[in-house]
Amino acid sequence: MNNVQEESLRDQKKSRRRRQILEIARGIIAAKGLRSLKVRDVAEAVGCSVGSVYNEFGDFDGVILTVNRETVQALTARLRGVPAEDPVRQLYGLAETYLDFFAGHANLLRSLFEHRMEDDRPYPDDILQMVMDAFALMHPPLVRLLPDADDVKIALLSRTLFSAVHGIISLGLEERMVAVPPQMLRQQIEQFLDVHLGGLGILPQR
Amino acid sequence: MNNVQEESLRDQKKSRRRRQILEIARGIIAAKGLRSLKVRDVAEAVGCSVGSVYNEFGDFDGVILTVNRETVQALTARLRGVPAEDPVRQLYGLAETYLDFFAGHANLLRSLFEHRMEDDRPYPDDILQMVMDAFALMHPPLVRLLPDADDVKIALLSRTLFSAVHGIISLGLEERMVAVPPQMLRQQIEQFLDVHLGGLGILPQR
DNA sequence: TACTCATATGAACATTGTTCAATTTAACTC
DNA sequence: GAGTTAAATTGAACAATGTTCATATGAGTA
Repeated sequence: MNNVQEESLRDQKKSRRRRQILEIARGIIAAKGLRSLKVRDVAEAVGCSVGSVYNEFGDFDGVILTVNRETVQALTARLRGVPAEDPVRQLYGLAETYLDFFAGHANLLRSLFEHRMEDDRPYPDDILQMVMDAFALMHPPLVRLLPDADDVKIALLSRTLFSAVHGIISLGLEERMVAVPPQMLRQQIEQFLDVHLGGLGILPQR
Repeated sequence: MNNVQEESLRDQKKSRRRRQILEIARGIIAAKGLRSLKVRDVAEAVGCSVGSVYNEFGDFDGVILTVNRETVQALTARLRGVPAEDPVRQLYGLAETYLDFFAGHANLLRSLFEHRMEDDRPYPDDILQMVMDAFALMHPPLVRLLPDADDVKIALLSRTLFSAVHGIISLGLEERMVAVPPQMLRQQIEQFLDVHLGGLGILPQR
């Protein structure tokens, strides 16, 4: 039995293939939507059998969920990169970053928010938790801007704001529905924040 | 050749079966979600062959789209029923009515907003138009409340508000994600409108 | 090298949307 | 009412796709 830090040839191939499968699957979802993702297409593109996909991920939902997990991780990383010096600018930055990410990866985000499990199996807890964590990123700047509000109020407000922005973006980018051009969407979101922060007694100062 | 207003036995059976198919399909979507809708289940429940479903609706998307069409019609009817005397009350009423409808028919609304067509066939224009019309229901009360704003601004604002409320509700009711209890959601939406209308210079006066 | 067992394979199966040749039946004619 | 016709209905067969599992392969080990 070898030591922990050593990686056998087996493990190398395994993790290499695992990465390949995810890369191909993500590419297909991003390009043609979740509905166009097929086990056989993935297996062929990777150069392995369909059985290997199942060995690696258990079932096809496993592939999708892993892609979704990485999507929310990437989103959160981007959101964490928004400068936090000025809380007002941070709020605008969070919304605009979300818009950029959504516009650039619309199908990946739709996969995250719209995918339903087979039967009624529960959605993995860690993904839910990560989405909640992303929601909570508006919390700190709001606390700074509304020092007198209690924590529960702020938590509710941050979820409300995030959901509202999500709604504006996701419907706005729904090309089959309304198809607002991204540049106009940006303006729409800025105005939304102007008004809403104004309503909270926070002067935009942009 | 008979006259127009007469309905042949054939047509009676046809339209009766058409209604049955839609009823069953809507029931399945409402109860177990769009993913659980199967042609064979519908055919068996209606008591006809799968071929008849295809004769009537062309393909399975046709059934789904017809259910969706009736969903948005029902929603619009409910929204039109909101009293229009007081424009502020009307805005709150529209949001709350949307919440009630969404809470009562979550799977049907998800089918409306999340269903993707096979291949990349376009979504039927009339459904899109009806969704846009529903969006526009906030337009008249906003015009009354902001008589100095130009029409384009109002149109944008009404779409923004509708999308924001939609986001708060659809994510709030997403049981796998956050699962805000409906009563709390109602409060959340009222507060959201309080703040946002306040930011627009409209005093809540509820 | 020989042996062992984890992994990979892909043919076979299960489910589900779709088609269409054969059958049934309403509508019409006499 | 019997016969004719055209349209609707049927369901077996097909196609696409997720899933399984007996078998083959090959990495690890002595």
